[in-house]
Order: sequence, then structure tokens, then C-alpha cells
Amino acid sequence: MDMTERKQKILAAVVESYIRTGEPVGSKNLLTELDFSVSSATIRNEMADLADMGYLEQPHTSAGRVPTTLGYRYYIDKLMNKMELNEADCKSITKTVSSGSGDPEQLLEKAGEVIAKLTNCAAITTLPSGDRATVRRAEIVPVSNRTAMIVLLTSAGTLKSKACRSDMPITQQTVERFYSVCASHFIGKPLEDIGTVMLQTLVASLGEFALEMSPFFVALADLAEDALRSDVLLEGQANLFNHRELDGNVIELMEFLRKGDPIAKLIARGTDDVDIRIGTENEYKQLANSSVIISHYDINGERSGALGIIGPTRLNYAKLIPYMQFVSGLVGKILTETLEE
Amino acid sequence: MDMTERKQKILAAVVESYIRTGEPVGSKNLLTELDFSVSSATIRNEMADLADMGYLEQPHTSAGRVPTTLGYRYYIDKLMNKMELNEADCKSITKTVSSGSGDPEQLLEKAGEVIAKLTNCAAITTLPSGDRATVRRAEIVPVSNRTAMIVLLTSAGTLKSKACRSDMPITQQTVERFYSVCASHFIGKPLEDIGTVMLQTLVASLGEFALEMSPFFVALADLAEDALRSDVLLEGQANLFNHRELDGNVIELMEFLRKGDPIAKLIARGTDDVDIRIGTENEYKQLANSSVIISHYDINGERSGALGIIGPTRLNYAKLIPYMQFVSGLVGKILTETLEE
DNA sequence: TTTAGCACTCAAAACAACTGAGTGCTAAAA
DNA sequence: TTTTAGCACTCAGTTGTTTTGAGTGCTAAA
Repeated sequence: MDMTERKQKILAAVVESYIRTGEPVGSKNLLTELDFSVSSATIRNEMADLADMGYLEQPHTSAGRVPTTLGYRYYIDKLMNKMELNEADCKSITKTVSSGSGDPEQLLEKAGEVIAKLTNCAAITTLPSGDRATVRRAEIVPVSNRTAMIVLLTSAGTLKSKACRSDMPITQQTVERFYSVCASHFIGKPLEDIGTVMLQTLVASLGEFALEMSPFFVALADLAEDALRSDVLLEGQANLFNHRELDGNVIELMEFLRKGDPIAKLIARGTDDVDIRIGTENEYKQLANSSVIISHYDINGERSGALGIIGPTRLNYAKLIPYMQFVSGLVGKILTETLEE
Repeated sequence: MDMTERKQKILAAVVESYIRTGEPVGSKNLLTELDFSVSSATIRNEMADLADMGYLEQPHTSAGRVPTTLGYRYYIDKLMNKMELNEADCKSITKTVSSGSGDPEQLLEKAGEVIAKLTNCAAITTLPSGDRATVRRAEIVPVSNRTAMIVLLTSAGTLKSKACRSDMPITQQTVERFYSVCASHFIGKPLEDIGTVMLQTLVASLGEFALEMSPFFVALADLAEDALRSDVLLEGQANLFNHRELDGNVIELMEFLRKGDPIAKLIARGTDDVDIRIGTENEYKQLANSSVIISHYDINGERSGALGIIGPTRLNYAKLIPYMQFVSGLVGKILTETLEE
């Protein structure tokens, strides 16, 4: 059985109608949406074929048809016409997103809010990854006799800090030693190089000061690791409740989102500019009823992070994909401007 | 009509039974829970009285009785026996809470997680307020030709940072000038004193450097303001779904929690050691079906922040109040140790 | 190949009956 | 005066039945 043009038109009409209404689409209703006239019986035959081919399915015998994952996939890859961006929307998005202070975290948070609102989905965003980042600055700030804050600033603009206790009193010498070791061993080094191995040799070389100083460098290494791990921000999770087809799964889904780890993987694996995962195409079973659209952003031409949305499979792909591309482009542009020049 | 001892016993039994089962309590069932024997008819008469007095109500004519806000209040203030803490629980709580790095934010986050889990409610925690905090350190870190990170560390251990753009190139002189102004105008000053007024006089006094420097000090003032605002952390919101009596309100409730502002007020206004707000006692209508238990913690004997839970009115007050007191006491103790000495 | 027609399916809505926990009231018992 | 047994009544919730209507597949004629 081959995919005639008429079948394509019918499939597209079913997908679009279902996306619009959320109701299974029957042969009679479909008539009004097609640009050629045949009887409902003909449509029925074609729809039965499309069902055989795996593009459509029926919730139950006496209901209309609903697209399968395969159906959505065919539609998105071959049939869909991307919608044009609405000028006014672009402006308001740009305004909201750029309103922040320039802090990457705040920017991504804003961007997440915007797409969550715009798409009525849960939004996920990742901060610029520190893959190539180096240590720009390390500081020690005594807070009390035996505690100090250790602060790390990376070349990617990430700032991390941690309180740290020592078993010995912190003196002016301690501080000076810290800075001198930092200058020789940390500043300018890639974050990736600061691991347990590097730390061990360092501590060994400290000699008599090892006991005094090591807690601080351990803390610093922790911070470096922390800065490397690309943080995931979540926005608009509550939007998931607006989609009744997700009912019952929402809580489970939110629980899944809460532990950012799988999300980070989800985002990391995409290679295309925009990644779309429909229902069971997702490797995580918690997402089997959801679709994910992920759009990456580049800083200085280099893939650095991504924005994504998670919602029901019944997403308005034609509209949302361009929007996601727009926002991620915007984020990339702003971050490139902030961090370079 | 006066509150006889028998009425008190009956009220307590109704409240406790309802808290345990979630079902309206009928006269017959109540018989088994009372330490004196009368007939169900007698109970019915007494319950009718209690209803007249405003302590109980009926969902509908042929259902049992449910405590009103007033009923809970009377129970908590006059009838309840606080439960003893379970030794093993205390230990495991202490272990979890103290496992962090000493960073206040991490500590409160952990504490929030613990109480959310323990109480099966949504947990709110506030970071130690910076009311009396002073500027400990201010740093400027050039990130590019025209952008710099401004970093503020307060005496309360709060660290805030912000990216900041200038219209003029940032030179070594810029940096030096920044530090010299900081040393004279910011370091050691209370955060509260850094307002627009202070800023205006400062900028005026900068003379020819005003244009070059002011963005950084504006950013610094922003950070100070930010550090003053006591951040609210949320944990375990999803727990709210486990309470069917909140059904339908959960989304609205979560939305309310998400904007931290009213929460901050909620917490700030309490004066007692432990604050309990039942249902309509809450000033926010979104909380009309919920109860809130807030327990404050002290650092160095000074009221500094609080932990709270939000759940249905049907909370096990006798058990949860001591737990909240325990955890907030623990948090206060740990923070006192970390920040002083 | 298309279409009209028809018998069939099945979820959802509407309706009806039943159940049972619980009530309030009354009149007798303590 | 207080307590209790007894009884009629209420009403949410469950269960079962019927009706409705959108939609299907198949067949036979166009």
C-alpha cells in the first residue's frame, strides 16, 4: 500500500484537526476540512488504510481516528507547514527576555518563563555548559574563626560558592597561601582538569600545610565539578495540568522533571538544531505520553545549551517549533554579546 | 451553652478521628473512641450542641460531623496532647540535615526536604534574613571589554552576583576606583543603608567618573537589596496531591506558593515560637482550605528565619508541631555554629 | 473506483432504584 | 432533669438499565 497524495492530505487534516480539538476525528467531520470532495465512505476507506499503515489508530471501535506516534512523525517530517512568527509576539518576547541583568541564570529563567507561557507547556532550559570553561578567579573569605566561604568564578560567567570548615584557625597566612596556590595551580586551568588526581598531587605537594589547606582546595574542586554540571532550570510545570490527555500522568511526570538528571541527558543527546521527540520515541517511559521539543542555542557559534518544552503529544508543532527556534536564537545572541566583545 | 468536660472529650475525639481517617465522624463510631459509655443518642445531642457552638459542622444532613476552623483551634489550644518525638526519627533527621557543606542555602534546602517528607506536606523555608547584615566584601571581575561581574558577600554569609554592562571600556583604573569607593562607602555598612538616596549622593561625589562607575554601584545596590529580601525555598509541593481534600485547589495553591512574596509575609508576621494558621484563619483566600505551621529559628538567640509546612487543615497537629520545633531548633543550632565561633 | 445505505459497536449520558450511614425528634426510662 | 430506645427521614454514593449518537465496516450498485 503506498502513500498517495490523497492519503497525505487526509493524514495532515486528521493531525491538524486533532491538534486543534483534541477529539478523535471522524470521517464526516473531516469532509469539511479537505480541499477536494469525496464521500465520507471514501474517507473511511482511506483512513482504514492509514490505520493499517500505522499512522492512525482508534481509541475504540466506534470512535474517530487519532494520530499515532508514527503519524505525527510523518506529518512533521513531510507534511507540516511551519507557521510564520507573529511580529508582535517576537517583540514582546525579545523585550521580556532581554529585561534581565545579564546574568545567564536570570536570562535563562526569563526565557523559560516566556516559552512556558507561550506554549502552555513545562519549559526546561540549561545554563551555558562549562565544558571549555576555565577558572577565572578563586576567592577565600573568612567568615569566622574556622569557617570560610570559597568562591569560584569561571570564564563562562558561572559563579559558585560554598561554606567550608577547617580544623585549624584561619589566619592571614592561610589566606595568602590559598591565593598563591590558586595562582599557580588553578587560575586559567580548565575546570575539567580539576579532579581527584590533580587534587591528590596538589595536597601531597603542600607538605606541612596539607592539613591546614586541603579542606579549601577540596571545596574548590567541588565547586569546579558543580560548575561543570550544566544546571537545568524548570518553569511552568503547573501548565501540564491544563492538558487533560496527560491527566493522571502529571504527577509522575513532574516527579520525573524534578530530578534533573535524565533531563540533562535528554537535552545533551540531540545533535540537530531542533530536536523533536514524540511520545514513545522518548527513551524514558515517563515521557511515553508526552512530546518534547528541544532547541539548542549557540554562544559564539558553539553549541552551549538548550531550551525545551514538554507537553502532550498533541502539540501545535507548526507553531511552536518556529517559536522555540526564535527564542533559543535570541538567547544565544544575548549571551554571545554579554560574554564576548 | 457551656463547654462541659464531656463536650471537650467528644470534640477531641471527633477531631482526632477525623484527622486519622479523613471521614466525617458519626455518633455511633465515636462510641468506640470514648473512655466513658453513653448511648449514641446522647452523643448525637452533644454533637448537635457542639455544632451550634460552631465547633463542628456537617457536609450534608445525613453525614457525620467534621471539625470547623474554630473546632481545630479549640482542640489545639486547649485539648491537644503533643506527642513525644521519636528518638530514631530525631537521629535520622539530624543526620540528614547536617550532611550538607555548611552553606546556609543547602542546609535549609535539606531541612525543607526532610520536613516535606516527614509531614507529607509542602515545605517552605526562609534563609537567614539579612536584616542586620553588613557588606563584608564587594568584588568586580571584568568578563569582557564592557561587562563585569559584580559580587557581594554579606556578613550573614549570603553571596549574590550580577553581570553588569558599562558604556565605557573597563580598565585597570576602573577596577581600582571601584575598590577604593567600596572600601570607603560600602564595606562594613549595613545593607539597609544602601538605598537610592545613598547611591545618589555617592554618584554625585564621583564627579568626572560618574558615568564610568555608576552602573557598577547601581548593580551593587541591587545586590544589596536582593540579599536583604529573605529568599523562600519550596520543597515537596507535589505532596499536596496526596491529600484528596485539597483536590481541585492544588494547582491554585501551587501557583500561590510559586510567587514567594505572600509566603515571605506569611512567615514574617508570626511572633510566637510556633505559628499555626488553620483554614480561614489565613489572610490569603488561597489558603482557606489549608493549614500552615510555621516554626522560627534563631541564630545566636536572634530570630532569623523560619521553616513551615502547608497542608490540608486535617493535619496531625499533635505530632507535627513538635517535629517542626525540633527541626527549626536544629537548623538554628547548626547555623549558629557555622556563622560564629 | 466511488458512493449510498445499512447493520453494528460502544462510550457517554441520563435515568432509576437501592443501600446504608447518619440524623433529629419523641416518648419512655432512669 | 438527663439519658436512652425507637422510628421516620435524608441524602450521597453505588449499581444497574436505557437511550443517544457519533462513528465504523461491509456490501452492492453506480
